[in-house]
Amino acid sequence: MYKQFDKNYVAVDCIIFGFHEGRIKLLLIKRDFEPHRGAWSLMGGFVGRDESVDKAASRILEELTGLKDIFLEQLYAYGDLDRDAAARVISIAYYALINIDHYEEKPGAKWFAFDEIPTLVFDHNIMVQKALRRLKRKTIIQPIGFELLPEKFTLTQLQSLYEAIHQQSLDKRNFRKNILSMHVLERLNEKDKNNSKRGAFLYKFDKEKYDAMVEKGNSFEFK
Amino acid sequence: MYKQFDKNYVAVDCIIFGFHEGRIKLLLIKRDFEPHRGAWSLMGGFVGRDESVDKAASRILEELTGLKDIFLEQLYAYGDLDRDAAARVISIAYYALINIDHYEEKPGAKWFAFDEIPTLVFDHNIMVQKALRRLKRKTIIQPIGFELLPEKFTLTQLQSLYEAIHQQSLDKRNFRKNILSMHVLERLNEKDKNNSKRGAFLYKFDKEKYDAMVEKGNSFEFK
DNA sequence: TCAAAAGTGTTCAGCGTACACCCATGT
DNA sequence: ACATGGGTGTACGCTGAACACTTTTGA
Repeated sequence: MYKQFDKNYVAVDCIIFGFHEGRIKLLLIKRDFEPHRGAWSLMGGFVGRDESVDKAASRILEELTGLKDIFLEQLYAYGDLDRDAAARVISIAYYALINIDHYEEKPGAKWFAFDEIPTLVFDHNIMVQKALRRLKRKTIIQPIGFELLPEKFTLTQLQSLYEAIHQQSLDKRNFRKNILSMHVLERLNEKDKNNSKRGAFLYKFDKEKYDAMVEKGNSFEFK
Repeated sequence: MYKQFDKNYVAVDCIIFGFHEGRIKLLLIKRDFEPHRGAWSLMGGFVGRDESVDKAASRILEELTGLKDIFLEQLYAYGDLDRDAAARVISIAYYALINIDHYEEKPGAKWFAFDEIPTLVFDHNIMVQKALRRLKRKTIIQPIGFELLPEKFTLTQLQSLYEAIHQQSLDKRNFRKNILSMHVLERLNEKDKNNSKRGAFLYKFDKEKYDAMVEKGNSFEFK
């Protein structure tokens, strides 16, 4: 069936976001194969005949980061004829949010802050721009930003994350009022003294509270 | 190059929206080929080796509707292994907004209102649900709803469109205040007397005004 | 005691929302 | 004259946004 139709190479490319020292970062690899050997690139790979596209994306992500079960969402399918120099390849881009502390250095891979991103192969820079726009939009209406933080974090860290994503500084009081009024955080009886003598309370995201909030018809909306 | 990797069938499916008599409608076809001959389905087709995915989508849309240059946007790529009963097919879904008056009846195709949509083949019902959510979201922040209306329309028609898309009734005064305050409509010196004796002013969407508004840093936001 | 980050309330303006009546015209 | 859809303004409450000082504690 369908024998009269063409088949195509289908690839997956992953935009991998992290957060470190107040900046959003991107994990890139140096290609060690042709074409464009030695150029910086997103992590990618081909979709096999016997794996779903989602599965291919998580496989590729795991190959690079060693991490499983992390936030991974489809971004967009890129299908122009000449987007890959070597052959006609349709690429389905995914973006992932990882806790940078869990990542173990891999040879050939490197984290780049946004203002340091080099020219990437093919249409990868375009993918990155789209992923960033998606991240900005999504973090406003869904609590996915937490994926980029350690499990326990301070409100200052959280604010710094939102400031980095949206590239604007926020008022501390308004930020706290806003996020706390959603009742999706649990304050722990633990303080982080790394950044101050006084110490800041640690919080964690409480998925049950979030689900309860959504159930009640309220919505996460960051402003 | 890439010879060691698998190729896959890649298809495109189109969710085609229209608006008629106060209701959002969907254009579906009765399949005249296996598998599932005779079942209702989205319009679809395979992506050829020598056409871009976007091009395939507009080709397929034109095959069914005869229409070119209409609003067509990628929705999502569906890549589960068993989504098509006959073979492993990755499908990239697109949604289109058409002015239903421009459409000429095709054999085998039929418009369905949302509460009349039959069970469709494969994962097409899921695609439709996603397309509807996208349409709801997009029409709030971008002036794409106009694609579903004739070039000239009354404010009552426009309100009826938004009510249909968002499945809620709106206050007439607030609606008009809101849409007119964006300054993206041009009022014509022409009235539509089809629905009232008094006649209602016709308007058209003014892309230049819209671009100017965006340029000024304001944003289309319907509430 | 001082430096550095943590934590905390109030005020105001603008906007979203609710709401009801007159107008124009064809039959 | 009357029925039908077209068109218009105001008042109020809520929420987003601006804004500064005290607390804690290690060095």
